[in-house]
Amino acid sequence: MTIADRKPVHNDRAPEDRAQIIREHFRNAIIERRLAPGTKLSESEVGGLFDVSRTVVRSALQMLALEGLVRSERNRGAFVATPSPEEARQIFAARRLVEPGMAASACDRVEPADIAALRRHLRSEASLMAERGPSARRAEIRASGEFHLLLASVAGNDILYRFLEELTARSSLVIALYGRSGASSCGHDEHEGIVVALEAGDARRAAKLMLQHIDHIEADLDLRLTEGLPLSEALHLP
Amino acid sequence: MTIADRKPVHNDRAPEDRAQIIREHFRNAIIERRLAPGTKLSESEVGGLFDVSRTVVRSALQMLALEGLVRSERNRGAFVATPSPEEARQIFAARRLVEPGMAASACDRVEPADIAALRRHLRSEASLMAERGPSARRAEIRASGEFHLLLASVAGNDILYRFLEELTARSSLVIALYGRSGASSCGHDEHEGIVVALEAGDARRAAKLMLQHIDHIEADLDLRLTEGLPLSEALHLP
DNA sequence: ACAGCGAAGATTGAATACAATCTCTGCTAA
DNA sequence: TTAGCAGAGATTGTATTCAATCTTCGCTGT
Repeated sequence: MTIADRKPVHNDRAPEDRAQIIREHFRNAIIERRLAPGTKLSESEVGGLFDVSRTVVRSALQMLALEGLVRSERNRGAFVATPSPEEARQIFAARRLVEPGMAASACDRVEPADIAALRRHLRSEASLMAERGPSARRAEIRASGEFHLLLASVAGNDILYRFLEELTARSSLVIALYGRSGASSCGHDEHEGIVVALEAGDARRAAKLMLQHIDHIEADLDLRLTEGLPLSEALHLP
Repeated sequence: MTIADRKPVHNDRAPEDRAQIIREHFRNAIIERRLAPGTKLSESEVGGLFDVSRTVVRSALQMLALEGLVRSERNRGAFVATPSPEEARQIFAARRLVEPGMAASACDRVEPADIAALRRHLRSEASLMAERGPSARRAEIRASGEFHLLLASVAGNDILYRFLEELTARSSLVIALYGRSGASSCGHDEHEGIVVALEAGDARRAAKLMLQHIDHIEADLDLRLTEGLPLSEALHLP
């Protein structure tokens, strides 16, 4: 695809931080839905896969658990998280609270180079949408989330960036579980609208569009499922 | 003090989670400023103190590092974080973005029992302010942050609650480093105003008061210091 | 046939052992 | 005197070992 995609999993960081590297591998796998919610992550197995001891794996899994991508149960192991509908609602409520303001803040600080980067990203998203095949779909899902992170980096607040990293990753899980449509095509046009507002320096409009965008993503979910039904109803028994 | 303070460090949780317990001890120590920014946290020493192996300590320190309360440098150890002025600005920018909306959200969901709990907390803050001595000061600092967490719990969003836990704790560090005044007396009246707005169901006003409150806290900081001065200027050499 | 129990195997939790890196002290030499 | 270096000690990073818990499978008895 475009030049912007030349990004090896870990690039500029020292070859140390092995736990961090494992963490990012899992992050990516979860975001791109190569790992289904609920998948068991055995310490020995992961350790064998990356050729490290369980010590390092545990460290990575703990980080993932703290960002909500992994649920770890004592003496039972770690699993890819399966957010409940309530959790899903909270994730999007948090995004509604944070992202519009962040978009507005980005609007105040945006520079031509940022606009260029954002447009590059939009083109990358568009070309992925045109492609066929599951690999392109995965890349598209990921790119869609990365747009929001790109915006966060324009806003220039590392703390919010980290928080949004967590929220977008967890959103991926939520969409995998409760998404209704193709779940990916939904956002691209709206992303473009936001960039336009940014370029025009219209913070108010950028915030409004971002809010709508998040609403649209959430509207595509079906959060009624598995709401803790009384089981009799869940099974459609007469 | 009041009844609301009967809260042993770890209460209802199972006696397991020893790393978690250590983490909370440190959280509290840092929030109450019994541990100064920059303090070295040696794994062996902490392990000896809590009578656990370094394995458990490392786990606790990793959690603290992820929430930004501890900075850990490879092969050098872990230290109580010393937020830079820039980091401080970002922390408060994040709070300005999140807390007003959260206060409004709390306004929509607040129930009489919540108001009662909030008022109980206000009384507790007031009585701490009346007391003398460093121990009361520490408790006051902590209570001041807990007000914001109480509000977050009324809003009913666990994810935001966690985020705010991190932000208030890091704010404590920032105030310890850059606080100008007594740093504690500042907030109480404003807390009360927010509760009044909540009780009146005036979300708009609650949000506005919260924003002002955060501005006031930040205004009490002196973030000009140690901005990476050229050292010659920092030392006042002629 | 099936519920209940128990031991074997597997998996995680924690402590210890070993390796790698850093820090600090004291020496040497310019 | 001081810069530079070498080595001992201390500290962290990782692997390995041991203990605790859970899961599974098969057995027994009703």
